[in-house]
Amino acid sequence: MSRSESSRAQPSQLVGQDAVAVELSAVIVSASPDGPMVLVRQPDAQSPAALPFGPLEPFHRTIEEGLRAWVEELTGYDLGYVEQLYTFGDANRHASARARAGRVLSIGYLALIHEARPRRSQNSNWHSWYRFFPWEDWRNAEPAIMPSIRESIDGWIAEAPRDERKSREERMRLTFGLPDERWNEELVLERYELLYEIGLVPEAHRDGASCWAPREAAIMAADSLHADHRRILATGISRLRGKIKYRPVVFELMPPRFTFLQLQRTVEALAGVELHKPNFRRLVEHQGLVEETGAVTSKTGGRPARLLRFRREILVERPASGIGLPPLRQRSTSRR
Amino acid sequence: MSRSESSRAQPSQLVGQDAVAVELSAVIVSASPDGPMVLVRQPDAQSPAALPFGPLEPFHRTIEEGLRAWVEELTGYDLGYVEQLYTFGDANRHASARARAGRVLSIGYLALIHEARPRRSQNSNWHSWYRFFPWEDWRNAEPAIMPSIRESIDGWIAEAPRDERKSREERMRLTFGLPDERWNEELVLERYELLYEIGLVPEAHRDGASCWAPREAAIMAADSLHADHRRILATGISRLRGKIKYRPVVFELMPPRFTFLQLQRTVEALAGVELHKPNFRRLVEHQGLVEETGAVTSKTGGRPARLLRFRREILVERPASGIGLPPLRQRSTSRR
DNA sequence: TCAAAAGTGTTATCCTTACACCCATGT
DNA sequence: ACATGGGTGTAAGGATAACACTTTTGA
Repeated sequence: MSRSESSRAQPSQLVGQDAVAVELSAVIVSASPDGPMVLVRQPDAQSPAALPFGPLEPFHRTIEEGLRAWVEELTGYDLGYVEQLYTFGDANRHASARARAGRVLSIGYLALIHEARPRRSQNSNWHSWYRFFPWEDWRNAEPAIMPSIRESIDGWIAEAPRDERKSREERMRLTFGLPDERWNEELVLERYELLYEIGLVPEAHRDGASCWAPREAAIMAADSLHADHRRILATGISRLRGKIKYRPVVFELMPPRFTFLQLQRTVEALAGVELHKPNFRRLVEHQGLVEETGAVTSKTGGRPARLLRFRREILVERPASGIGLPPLRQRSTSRR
Repeated sequence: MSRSESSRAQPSQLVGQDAVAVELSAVIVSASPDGPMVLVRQPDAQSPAALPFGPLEPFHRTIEEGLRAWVEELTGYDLGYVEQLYTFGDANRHASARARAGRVLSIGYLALIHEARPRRSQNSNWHSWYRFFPWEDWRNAEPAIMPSIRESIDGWIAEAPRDERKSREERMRLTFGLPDERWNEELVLERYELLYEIGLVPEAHRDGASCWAPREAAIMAADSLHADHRRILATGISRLRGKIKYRPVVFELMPPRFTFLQLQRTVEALAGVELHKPNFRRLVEHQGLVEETGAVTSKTGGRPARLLRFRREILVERPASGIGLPPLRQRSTSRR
């Protein structure tokens, strides 16, 4: 744990023109009844919250193993499913870090784990990821911050030079949608980048980006993260929301036995939208993604539910099977 | 150009425990009547063919800009569409490079360009990507190397310890398919990795991997590439084959005006499978991906064809529109 | 006239979506 | 009894995939 902090504090280790510091960061996701959870570290009250991260060391055999080693050391968790997300290295982000230490490349990973029980580290905690992206949770209704976001973006559109007006409008429509359109839950990163560019997110000002909006206009209802970790988290959410549709990854987040509704709630938590119950069950059933355990549970309230388990065989039968979100439940929102 | 070679030749520049050399490599794709082309460099007769690559330099503002700068310097091409593929850094690949210089991270990019005309560099040439992956071209019939590949893999399965037998069989079935199954054109990387692990590809022996097959068994009908560039190319092909289905990227490879059949041939070249003509046209038409220019051409042989252009508006209307391969043309192969 | 490519019509099938409704349990 | 969640039936609509067939050119 100490190694992480020290090697960041002494960037002078890095010498030579081509030297690049490589940081590994992990979006570690689990599902709980409260929603989609992400593991966040805060070593002490002064430092900002951050994803678990650490430098790539020469003794790491592979990048992924380096990541697993860091996460195990920092948080005590042994990762299961892991996939690489993206390598971030724009010099215009991380402005301060770059001035100190040259370029920092950060390789983001997505990891899924079954249980969100706390481990030995006192510094790691699970938070709903909507704490960092409150505008991404459309499960019950339009999120409360949406009107103010829309208003700010409208201002940014209105103040555009004549020729740029239309492209800004289109960008708003594509990412945040128009009142009549379906919310596209996959565009988490695109929405974050729009907010960043406009300056509605405090880290844009921290990084010294030139923004349209003043620092005071930033959305303070959403927590920020160290360096570009909120961007990395957005990338992870986007990837996961996309992937559940064509690969059976949700089950990496489920306990060994679960009911249809638990599965549905997990998918809804990840996607941030509500689904149509009868069609959801049939879809999952029909795809051969689950099988009955024979057991039932009556802890769910109402009629007892059958307990299911994931059919691991599907991974070799049809690895491209996923869950497919379209069947939306009717929602009573302010829009439309 | 010289900078690239020199900084690789003098890895001693890199000092310090954390120092990591970062290499940018590009899979640059274009489409020609002869098939899908990739740009490959061969500085001199002795050195192996390689994708265009160069180190990430401190003065590059972003990783992508660094890549564009290198490609422009090495090949004279100005890249259009560019996307990051993956960051490769396993220490077990690149064995020799690592011994000399510590870890080499290589960030792979995919770039698409319209015309495959030669540029100023004498060292860069366009090659059909099937020169490196002959088993990936199923357009006319089962590729000629397939029987021998199947035979080798069967041997590897047969010699497996009892408990591993089944998982090897499943892996073979998933990647290369069984006689009765549809060929899954997206699994380019998975197939390459299987061949690498078994040792059917010469670079596995070069890298010092411990392989089942002897060096002599390697498939010599397919050309190898510098370092892990064949793996990077496989990643690029996989990504592109997947992406044409849900995003209108093919048009990045098309000239301003084209006929339905030209478009179909390009998609077929990329996907390595043949498509059903009438259904393909309707699909493309129906999705609103193209519009008529009003002009026709009679250079195609047979009845003159209407010339189409890409409807750029679709990018903002429905950015998730793609081409969708399923409609296969009946093929007369050796396999069912 | 024939080959080659362009282009149209039609149908069976499957999947998605929406709507309506019944079932079993705890309080 | 009624609220809560579990669970089934079905029919409309759209997209896909397969088949058969016509049109227009150049050699």
